[in-house]
Amino acid sequence: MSKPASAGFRLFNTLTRQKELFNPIEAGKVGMYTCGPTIYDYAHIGNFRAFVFEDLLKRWLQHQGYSVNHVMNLTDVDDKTIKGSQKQAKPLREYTDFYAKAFFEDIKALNIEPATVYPRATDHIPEMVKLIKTLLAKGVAYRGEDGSIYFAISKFPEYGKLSHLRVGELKAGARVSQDEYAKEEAQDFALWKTWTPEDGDVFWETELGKGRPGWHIECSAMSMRYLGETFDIHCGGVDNMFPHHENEIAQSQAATGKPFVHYWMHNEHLLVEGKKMAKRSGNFYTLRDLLAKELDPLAIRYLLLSTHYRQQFNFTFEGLDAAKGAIERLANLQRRLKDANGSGSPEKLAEITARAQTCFREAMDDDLNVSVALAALFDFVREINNLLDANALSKTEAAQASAAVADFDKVLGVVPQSKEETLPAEAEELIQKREEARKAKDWKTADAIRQQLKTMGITVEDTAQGVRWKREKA
RNA sequence: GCUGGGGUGGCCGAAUGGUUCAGGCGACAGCCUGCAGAGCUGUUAUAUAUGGGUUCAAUUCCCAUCCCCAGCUCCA
Repeated sequence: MSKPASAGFRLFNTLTRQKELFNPIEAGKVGMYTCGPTIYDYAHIGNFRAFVFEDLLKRWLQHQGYSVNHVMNLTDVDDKTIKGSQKQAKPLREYTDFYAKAFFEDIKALNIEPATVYPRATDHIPEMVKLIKTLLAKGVAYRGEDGSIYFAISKFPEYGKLSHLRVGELKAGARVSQDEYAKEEAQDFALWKTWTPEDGDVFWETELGKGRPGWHIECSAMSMRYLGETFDIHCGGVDNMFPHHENEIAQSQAATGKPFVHYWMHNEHLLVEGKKMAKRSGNFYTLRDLLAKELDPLAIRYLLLSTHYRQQFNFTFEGLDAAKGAIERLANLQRRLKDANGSGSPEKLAEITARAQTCFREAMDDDLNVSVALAALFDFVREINNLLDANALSKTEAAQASAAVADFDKVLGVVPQSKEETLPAEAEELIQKREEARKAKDWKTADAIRQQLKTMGITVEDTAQGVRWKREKA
């Protein structure tokens, strides 16, 4: 294992509210847990902002040589999944499988690299039961009057440390009241929910009784199972900070007596056309909604990526257009580089490449400052285009420049890949015919053929190196 | 109510106590091209919510005001 060049990676740790130098527990390796989707519906673009941010983080770590063990849970049992499955009269598993599959299709479209493992809550009931038993044995959990098991936050003095909320100052919410009678303290949260008729056939017979796990316990149980009792990074949306992550810390540390997570990272929400995005308020878009509008998934990725993750940002269709233009600029450069065959300027190329790489790395090392990293990339693009205009890149150098762009894109994942696709024979023929017409300076015929190709979804461009074509997205 | 984030050019979005405040998108013009496309150059751009204060110097620090957004029990 080569020494990761991560000596400078600093990330903002919610726990300390400061940028800190990242130091892994084990050299060269990172254990990372990210709160995944609740698979009761299609995920929306707000969900994907979190997943794209986490993907960027992981790619950056990997780019520095780390081997990343990435765990993303799938929540497949809670009130909403139970209700949803009952509504469709399907077994819980069949119901959640459907949305799990959709989720995997979505992240693939967004060029999100798969996690190492996607544990599902319902596959880890024994781990949760074991953890709850430990908490009961330690006296930090208790059985309420309704038979459910609760965590006693009064037994965990550090409660509130992550979110900086003081328990006594929480807003008196109406939602607390309904099962308040069963708990000793209003803020105690359920570890194990005893079965009620509304749960139908969703229950597990365990040593804790007939019931199902609470939401928070799954993340503690599964992260410990796959990453150990203490691991490096835990990510999630800001909304999860309290109470979910706070509860995870309480459960985990109360059980093990060890620190749970070294670095907590939270991404801000996005707004859609200036308004908060939420599943219930109906102003949300799933990825599928956007793809149905023929929008480019990589442009969506670019847009979600291009604003710093701790910054709230406004998702607009105008922004999507801009993103589309930006990634096309990158793709165009890559296509141009393929045809280059100029005189060569090795020193110049080495200089601008090194500068771009340094700027890019320093920006990303600074808590993933992707805006500055992108600026470095686009400066590079302009300089390479300048060299191409001067016909000053040899074939080899063009390949090097192209490899440099590809290397940046290993982190960003936004450059459309020019597929080595072939044209139908019919189109090849037309292009040939047009070339003949152009040679004969028969512009009328040439333009007519170009128009004809366009209706076939093929755009031709005449360059100094000959004719070039690209497929337009239908 | 309590806590926190933010208001930068037509739009999106960086950065900074001090040479002209990144980058992308858009629009317009020029170059190139048979035309177009791509690309380059220039313009739009003497843009930092408002009013005070500190300072030799503030967009950056402080105070006040206005506006936007979020969290406060299961929503990324």
